[in-house]
Amino acid sequence: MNLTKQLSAILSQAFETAGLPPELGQVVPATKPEFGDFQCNGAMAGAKKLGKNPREIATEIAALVAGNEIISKVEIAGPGFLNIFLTDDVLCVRAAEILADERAGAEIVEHPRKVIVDYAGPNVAKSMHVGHLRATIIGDSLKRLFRFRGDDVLGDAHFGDWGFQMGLLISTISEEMPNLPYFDENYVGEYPTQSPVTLADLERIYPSAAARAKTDEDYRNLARRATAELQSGRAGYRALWQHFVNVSREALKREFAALGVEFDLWLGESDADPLIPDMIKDLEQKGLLVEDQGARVIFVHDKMVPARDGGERPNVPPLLVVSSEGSAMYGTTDLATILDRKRKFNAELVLYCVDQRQSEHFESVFRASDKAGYLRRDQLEHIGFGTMNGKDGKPFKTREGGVLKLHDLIQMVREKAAAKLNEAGVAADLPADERTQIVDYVGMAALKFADLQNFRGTSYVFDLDKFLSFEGKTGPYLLYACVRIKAILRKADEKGLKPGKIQINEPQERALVFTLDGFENALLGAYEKRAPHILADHVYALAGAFSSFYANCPILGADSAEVMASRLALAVATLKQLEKGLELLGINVPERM
RNA sequence: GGCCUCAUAGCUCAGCUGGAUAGAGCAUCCGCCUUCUAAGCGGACGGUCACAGGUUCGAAUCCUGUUGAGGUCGCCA
Repeated sequence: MNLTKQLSAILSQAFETAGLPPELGQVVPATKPEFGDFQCNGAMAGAKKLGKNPREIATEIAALVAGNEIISKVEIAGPGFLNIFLTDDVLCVRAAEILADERAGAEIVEHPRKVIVDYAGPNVAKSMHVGHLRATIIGDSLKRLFRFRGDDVLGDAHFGDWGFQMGLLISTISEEMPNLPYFDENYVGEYPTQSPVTLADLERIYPSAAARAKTDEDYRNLARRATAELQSGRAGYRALWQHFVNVSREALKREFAALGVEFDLWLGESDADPLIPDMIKDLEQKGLLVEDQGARVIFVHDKMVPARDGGERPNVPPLLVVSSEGSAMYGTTDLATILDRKRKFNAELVLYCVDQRQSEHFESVFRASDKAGYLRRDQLEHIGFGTMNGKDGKPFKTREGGVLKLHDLIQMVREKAAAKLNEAGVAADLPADERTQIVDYVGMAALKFADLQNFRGTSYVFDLDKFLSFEGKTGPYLLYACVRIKAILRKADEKGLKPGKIQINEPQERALVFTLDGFENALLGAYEKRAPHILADHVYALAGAFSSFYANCPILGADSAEVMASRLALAVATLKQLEKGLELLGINVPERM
């Protein structure tokens, strides 16, 4: 058990003995070294509630815990802070525990839940761009984190393969290539297995069609009709659509592979489509569907608020279930997907890792789901995040003002990482394939860590030079720390040296153990807040604590065999936790660099 | 106009279920490589936590207001 929990249990017991609420015994790592290892502020909180003198309470608690074997000293400071100092012995015991633990000191949830992480959100006909990067990196990290904590997790790409965009593609292709069999309603044979369009074609067609639909009403109606016909099962449209899906999915899988991301499920919006007719009947029966402005909607607001035009509008927009054209909207598929996830996977919690700007939409969907009795509002969470901005503070664009493709971004990162390696003359004598892998790992570490060290809710500035500066709080720094440990372990192995009993002699050793113990707290925070940056911060702190230890405490050159064995053990425990933490951030570590 | 988010060091950001002298990284400056990878370590400099009130023994954190920035407001997703 980590030290925070051990100590909190001891303090809680003391508060209870003193006739106070046990939860006041919660301790937190001390803010400063002179305040001890942990501090407990419960005496002041208790004093407030009970109208007693906080210092008196603190004195009583201090007396109750003073004899405990893991506590070396308790001090009362200021208005009633309890500053607690631990014995070196308990730190050594805890370090040995972490060393022996496959989970590097992390605990597991008591009640595992079935969790679905919906992330990345790639679309048909669109290669991924920088906007997908955060959704992918953050979602992937959360998936790993939840799974590591013990939940039963499925990651779903939630492929954008349905809706109006498909109608746009179909109608444009029907104009460009009207003679294809897909458009002949009387066609009865097999449709060609070869796609009539490439991904490049789709990528060209989609943006221009979308732009045209905004201004050209006739065209817009054409595309809407095509959407409705596709959804109602017109065979030729379905066959053509299948080509769009196949062509797009293959390309996307390659891109995800470059990011080291894999999905357990590759379900799309189309997979929820078969559920829609029955769902609509169900919603009708429940009296939730309301005719409004030619469409059918579910109202989910709880009050009316003033509108821009001087009138009134709902504080939360209604969910549009059936458009005036009779088509399913994205909210319709989102709702049906919830139903699908409940029925097929018994989902208890669904995390939607999607851009913050869609928060209002999700609020509508979640409320509708709750009203319909599908999944409760508290089982659905929108994990929103900010945008990746350029140095001008606006969403990242290329010099030409276009959107940077993810593929190009990764290419840029790799080139720059390779250049850095060359510059530093690092890994020059390693085999070419290992070098390539190091470049890849370093680049990905730089990119992912730069993203994950920021709280997901805020936007951040994309600055590749900074990410790859290889100095300070960066991915490469973390890899470097790991690789230095690996080099030592290799040497120790060659010499037949083995890790031994952990002892604490130097302050850096103590600090390192203390940091190792913080892993569980960091994981818990990251898990509960769905915030990988808390874990990223811990990993960085650990690498820092190790670097400090490394600089001050020779391992293989230690003064005695016992100290050497102890330090070797600390190095092994550190590496294990570093690699585990990085793995949860989706970052791979090379053997050397 | 409504709703949501945000405002912390020169820059990029943590900290926000109230706790002690507000932390990192970068940048600037000063030390440290005949010793396990110096992509490192140690130190210095740097803040009216946007502003004004309020609650409290105690506020960057909670409440109200003001200013400023961004997002969003049904038939695209």
